[in-house]
Parts: sequence; structure tokens; C-alpha cells
Amino acid sequence: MDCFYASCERRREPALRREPVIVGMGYEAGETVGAVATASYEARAHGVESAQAISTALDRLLRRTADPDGPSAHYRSVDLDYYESVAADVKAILHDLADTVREVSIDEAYLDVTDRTAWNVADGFARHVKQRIAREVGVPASVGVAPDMSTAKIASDHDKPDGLVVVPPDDVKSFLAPIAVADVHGVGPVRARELREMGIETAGDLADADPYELTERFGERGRDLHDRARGRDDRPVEPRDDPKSLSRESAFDGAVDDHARVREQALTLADAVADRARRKDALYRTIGVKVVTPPYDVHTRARSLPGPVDDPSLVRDVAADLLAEFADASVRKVGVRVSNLSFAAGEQAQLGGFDGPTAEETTTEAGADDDVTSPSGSDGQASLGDF
DNA sequence: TCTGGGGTCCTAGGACCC
DNA sequence: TCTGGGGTCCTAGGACCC
Repeated sequence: MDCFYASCERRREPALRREPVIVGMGYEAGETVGAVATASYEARAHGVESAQAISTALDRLLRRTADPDGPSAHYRSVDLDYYESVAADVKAILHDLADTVREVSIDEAYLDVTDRTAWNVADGFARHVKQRIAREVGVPASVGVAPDMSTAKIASDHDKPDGLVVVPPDDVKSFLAPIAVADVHGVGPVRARELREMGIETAGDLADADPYELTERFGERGRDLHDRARGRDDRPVEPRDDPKSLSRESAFDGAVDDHARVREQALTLADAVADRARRKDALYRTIGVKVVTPPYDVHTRARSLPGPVDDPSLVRDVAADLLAEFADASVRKVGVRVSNLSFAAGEQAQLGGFDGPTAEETTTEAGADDDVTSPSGSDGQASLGDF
């Protein structure tokens, strides 16, 4: 999906169309530590980027739109419940159009459409996907079609927003050759720099590089990158497994030396994580904390239990205990995580095995349906700043 | 670029087991 | 007392993704 959160805001507030829109978090009620979650392309034209400090983003837009009659930026804070309800509508269409769908995130998915189309009409099929989403849900999408997941991903990013790129098997090599190495999935800032130091700038360079040398430098990932640069990616499109971990974290407005305050925050997060796990019917066997100290050092500590549990007070106790090691530290961010998850539905649900579906099951399903509509009425995230 | 929140996978060392 | 070969699990850190 294209700048998905911003598109969702526009869907329910059409006045935002064609306007610069910034969707962020942490910028509510006088706070300053927020970041940009999504910026519309109009905002990106002013140098606003995802993950940017909110102060920088607003500053850039303000500075470039100093003219009071000029374009104004609109800030909205993240309303995940609403975006999830929109995403559910999009995903229903995807499941209708493909035999297998891998949902990667709230706004991205892979579809295996091998048996639904052919290369000579793939363009029309992709157009149909986009049009159904636009017509039935009202948000824009970009689509890439290719013989493998890695190339399809690059293709979908190639012509954003509202993109449509088809790369038939015979074109994969020439399509990938000029792609910047940083645009290959699995190449972030660190590997991009190392690759450049090796004289590898494009996917074509990467494809021509010595795989032995890449493996020496990057381990197994080096082999993967080389393969992907050559269009060799034989991963099948598969639905995602159950989650491997659940976590909550939050940043302080500046570094905090008061351990009692850090601990309090951690206990709140512990409760939130335990609650999230319970709602997902997840048992956990490992409880961990994350502590970020200045300048930006990330520390993690974890402890495993003898067996899987659902025990909120244990999450609190273990988190507090693990945190004690950092009692004298200055802390800018703290998090709590549960992992080693198991989804033993039988243990928790006790649906009585022999009597067929119980009343509880039907009640639960009805409740889930209601959730789809309820968040949209919320105005809690209202316009902090149309300026 | 002085950095939000929620995830995944890989690596490496240590403890421990047979 | 010294020590082969193969394996698992756990923890911590790092890179990456959306």
C-alpha cells in the first residue's frame, strides 16, 4: 500500500487529499520525542521521511511553507485500530484474488497467482488487483509481478505511488541489473556501506560478485543476497506462522536517571504485554527486558521459565528483577517482551471436546465483527496541528 | 538522521548432555 | 587425569524490515 496510514486518514477525511499529511506518534500534548510513521508523497517532496524525528519533519515543512498562503501540513497521530480495519478489507480482496497470501505487515502482502494468470496477461491481472482495492476500499496500492518474491518486492517499490511493474522471467536479469544495492531486501545501511566498499553499487554488481567472498563477509546472508541479485529466490509464498514474540516498549522524553520511574514504566509495559498475550491465547516461556541507554546503546536481558505460562504478575516480577541490573543507568527507552510462545488453544479454551461448538465461540465471533466498526468513530487522535 | 514501536532472523559463546 | 565428536538450549547482540 502507498503511504498507507496517510491514505487511511484521507479515506475518512477527504479534505486531506492532495495535501501534505504527516502521520506520527509521540507528539501529543506537548511531547517532543515522536517520530514520523508515514508521510504522504506531498510531504515527502518537502524532505519528510519515515522514522524521522517529528520535530525535524515539522520543521522542514514549516520552513519550506513559510508563506502563510502556501501549502499547509496536516499532522495526525497514529490510529492503528482504524488502519487495521481498512487493512482487513484490503486483505479480504487479496485472499479472494490469490490462492496463497503471505501477509507481511499491515500494509504489505505477497500473492501467489501462478494459477490465476499468465505472463502475457499479468499486467491486466495486476491492474484488476489495484482497481478492486481502489474501488472497494478507497486506498491506493502499488503492485509488482515477478517470478520470485524478491524481484516482485523490488518491482512493487519501483514505481511508487500507484505503481504497476511486471517483470516476466526473461526480463529479470536486465530489470535487476541497474537497481541500487540498497534497494535489495536484506541490505540495510550497514551492508550497503560494506558492499560499496567492495565496489558493489548495483544488484548487477552483486550478481557478478564472487559468492565465496560474499559468504566470507556476510555469512549465510551473503549467499542469499547474491542469489536474490540474480533473481534466484526459491522461497514459496506461504502464510505467516504464529508470532514468535510479543513486546511493548516506550521512550522517555529525554534520559531518565530515576530508577523508580523506569521501573514503573516497565511494570505498565509488562501488564500490557501480558494482556496482549492473553488476548492472543499465547503462552510464553521467556520474559525479557530491553533498556536503551545514551547515546543509543541497546541492552537486552531475558530469563526462561521451566514451562509455558500465562501469568501477568510473573511478567512484572521477572521484568523488574532483570531491570535491577540497570538501576544506576540513565535510560531513554525501556521495553518488555515475552517469547518462546506456544499457542495451545486446547489448554486455554476448554471448549469441551465432545459437544461441538459452544455458545462462547459464537459470542466471540460476533464481538470480533463489532470491532471493525467501533474504532472509526474515535476522535482521540484529532488534529494536533494543522498549521 | 541524535533516532518511535513492533517485529524477524542470524551469529557466537557458554553450559550441558550423551 | 585428560579429553573426541555430535548435539541442544539459552542468552546477548546485531542487522534488517515495516
